[in-house]
Amino acid sequence: MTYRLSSGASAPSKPHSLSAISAIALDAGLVRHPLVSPTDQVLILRTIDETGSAPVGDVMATLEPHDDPVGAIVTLLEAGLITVDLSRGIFDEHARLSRTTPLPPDEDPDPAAPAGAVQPKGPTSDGVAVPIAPDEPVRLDVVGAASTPPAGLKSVPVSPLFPAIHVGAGEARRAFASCPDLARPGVYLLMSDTRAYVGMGSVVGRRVASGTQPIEDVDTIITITDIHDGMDDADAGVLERILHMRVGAAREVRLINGTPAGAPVTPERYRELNVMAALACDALARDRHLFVNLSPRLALAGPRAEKGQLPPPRPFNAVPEGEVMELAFGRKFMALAARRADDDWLLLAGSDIRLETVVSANASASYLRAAWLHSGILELSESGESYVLTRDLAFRSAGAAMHFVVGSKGQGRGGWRPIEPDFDSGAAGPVLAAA
DNA sequence: GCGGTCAGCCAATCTTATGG
DNA sequence: CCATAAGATTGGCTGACCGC
Repeated sequence: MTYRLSSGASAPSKPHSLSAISAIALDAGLVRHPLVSPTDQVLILRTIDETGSAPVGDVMATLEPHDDPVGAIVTLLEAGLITVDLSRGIFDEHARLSRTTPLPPDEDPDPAAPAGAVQPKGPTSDGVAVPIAPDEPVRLDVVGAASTPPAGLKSVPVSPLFPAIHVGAGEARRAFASCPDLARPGVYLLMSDTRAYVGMGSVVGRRVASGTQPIEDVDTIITITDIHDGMDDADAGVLERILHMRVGAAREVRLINGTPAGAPVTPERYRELNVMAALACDALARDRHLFVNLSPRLALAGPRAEKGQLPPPRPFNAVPEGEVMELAFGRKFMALAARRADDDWLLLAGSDIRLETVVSANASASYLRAAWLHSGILELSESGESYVLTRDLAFRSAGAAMHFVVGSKGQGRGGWRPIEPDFDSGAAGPVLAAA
């Protein structure tokens, strides 16, 4: 449904100025216009298809709570998808709308329904189709949904998220608020010649239009949303951090903002969001906005870790630079870190990492588990009771390293303590040598 | 009862997002 | 653009729980 601030009398940013998307254009069968979201278009056509033609008033009711339902209808008229019967000489709520091109017989809305069966009624005010008969399944009209495979075959589900990317000039930033497809959680990039800012918004179009991000001379604005609006705010936060990492690793522009917090995320969801990010990065590379100096393979794969997290591999058996500290937790787990400076701690390969994070832990504790499992930096231990680090990892403070290891703000057994003098004959030996 | 462990709460401080 | 709200980060503290 069109976001209520995007149009109508209360719209804060009229007139719409993003010409690239405010022109009435047909793209893959969809009208591209601020007044008509894909959902609006399908709702209008479905209402008409129920009886072959429908009065303007019925279609308006279907679109509730659209701020300018007549504007949406007129847009489809101007795009040539529907026609209106003006034989009475006036366009009002009784004027009947019909398709310009009638549906062929095999595209009947419900050809499988037996004669006389009750047809699903129109959508309710919240846009969800509900059947009249209680035992009738709800029909979900998904763009591009595959047909049911024949017996003996099965379709394998693919990652559910698919990026929609909008690009505009810096001067057009206010027009992003008018784009109905951007009235949802998403990620944005503000780019100048040499710098970039990566952010997220619950309503990403509005965030882009009204935000005051600390970057000057923005010449290109890019937004990335899910084409089916399948991301929530937490997903957008995770995607923001993934993109921040990818842009930073490409070293083509200087990032204005520091690493975003991300959000708590399961390894499975991280994987889906990273697949989405990969598709987005590939598209941005092909359209020559970013990642143009990377090979297509690298643009798709992305880096293993964020900039500065992964130091060069430590030679086998080499004792790390700095004072080595140990952290015991959970009765039988232990992590080791080398303090190279107060703001430079190296968590050593072989360290135990608790499987779970507590609710009060920061987002990074969960995010980094998912991200590093994804890239193979974390592995499940042989016992399956903890993760084990396979590479040294850099943290900016002792607290940050401990927070990640323990998955909570708990202090453990006194926090990091200097390692026992005879560590090389004890349990610490294999840990130090593990890298 | 005592001490160790740890989740969760709080406050200070800093950063970022949001609304007018 | 500016003022303010909201969120993140960090360190300190509290109290529940458990084993001895």
